[in-house]
Amino acid sequence: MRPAKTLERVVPIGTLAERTGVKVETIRYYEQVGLLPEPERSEGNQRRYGRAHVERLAFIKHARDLGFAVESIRTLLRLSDTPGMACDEAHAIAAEHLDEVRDKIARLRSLEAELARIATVCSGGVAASDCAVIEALADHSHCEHHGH
Amino acid sequence: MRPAKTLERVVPIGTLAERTGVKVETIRYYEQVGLLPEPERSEGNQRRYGRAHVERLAFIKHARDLGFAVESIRTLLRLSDTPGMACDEAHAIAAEHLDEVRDKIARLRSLEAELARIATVCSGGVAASDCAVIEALADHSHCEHHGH
DNA sequence: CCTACAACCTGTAGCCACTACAGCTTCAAG
DNA sequence: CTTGAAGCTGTAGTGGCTACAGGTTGTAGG
Repeated sequence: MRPAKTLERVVPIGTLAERTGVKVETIRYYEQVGLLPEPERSEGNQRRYGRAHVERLAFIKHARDLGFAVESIRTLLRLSDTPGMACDEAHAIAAEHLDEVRDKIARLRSLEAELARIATVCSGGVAASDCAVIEALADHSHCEHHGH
Repeated sequence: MRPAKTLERVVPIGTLAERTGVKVETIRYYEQVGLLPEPERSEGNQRRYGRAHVERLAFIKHARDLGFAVESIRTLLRLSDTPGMACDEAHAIAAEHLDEVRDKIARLRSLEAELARIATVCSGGVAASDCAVIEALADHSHCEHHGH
C-alpha cells in the first residue's frame, strides 16, 4: 500500500490544483508569466510538484485573493526570496494596496446608495413607459461624483 | 456670428466626448458593439451627433459609472426604447446589480481587515528576513474565506 | 485661395488575469 | 493490455476599453 495522496511529496498538476484551490490552467499560466518556477518533469514530460511549489502557490493564491496585482506579487515573491531584505518595500506595497481597497470601498458605498434609491422607486410594479429605473439612470440630478 | 459650441445641435465626436466625459475611442467602441446607434456622417465621412446621442451616451456613462455591465446596459436601453414595456425587468436588473455591489462591499471589508493587519505589523521598520508582511501572506491561519 | 495642423477616419494590436478549446500524449487502475 | 482520466502545447477568446499607425477632412489664419 502506497502512502495516501495527501502525504505524497511529489504530485502532478491536478493534485496541486486540488490542494491549493487554483485551477490547472491558472497554474500553467503562473508558470508562463514567471510567478511559479518551472517544476521537474516526469519521463513523459508531465509536471511534478514538491512541497516548495505548494507553499509558493498558496502564497500567490492568498495574495491574489487579497486583490494584489500579479506584478505586486512578483515583487513580494522576490522580496521573500531575498534573505535579509528590508521589509520596507513589502510594507509599502501592502499599505498602498490597503489605500486602494479603502478607496474602492468608499466608491462602492456611494454607488450602493444610488443603486438602492434606483432599485426601490418602482418596486411597486408600475408597468409604464416612464419606468423609474430607466428615468433614474437618465436623470443625473442625484448623481454626485462617484470618483474614478 | 455662429452659436457657441455648447449650443450647437450637431457636433463632431470630440465635442460629444467633451460634453459627456466619454473618450473618443470609447464612443466609437460603443458604436461598434451596438450600444450607440450609428450617427449621420458629414460629406467627408465624419460622425455628426445630435441631441439624442448626447442623452443616450450620458445614460450609458451613468450606468457604466454605476458598474452596470455593457450587456445589462444593452437591455436597459432596449427597455427604455420600448414604450409601455413593463418596468419589472429593469427593476430586476437594478436589484440584482445592487446585490452584487453589496456582496463586493462585504468582501472588500473583510479584505480590508486582513490587509490592515498585514500592513501594520511591521510598520516599525524591522529590516529582517522574516518580514511580517511576507509572513502574513505566507500564513493562512488568519485567512477566513473571503468568498469568491 | 492656400496652407498648416488639429481633429477625424479605419483597422489592428495590446492590456489584465485568466479561461476554453483542439488535438495530441501519458499515466495508472483493472 | 486496454481504457479513459489526466496531462501536454499552442492558440484564441473574454470584457471594456486603450493605443497605435497611417491615412483623410475640417477650419482658422495669413
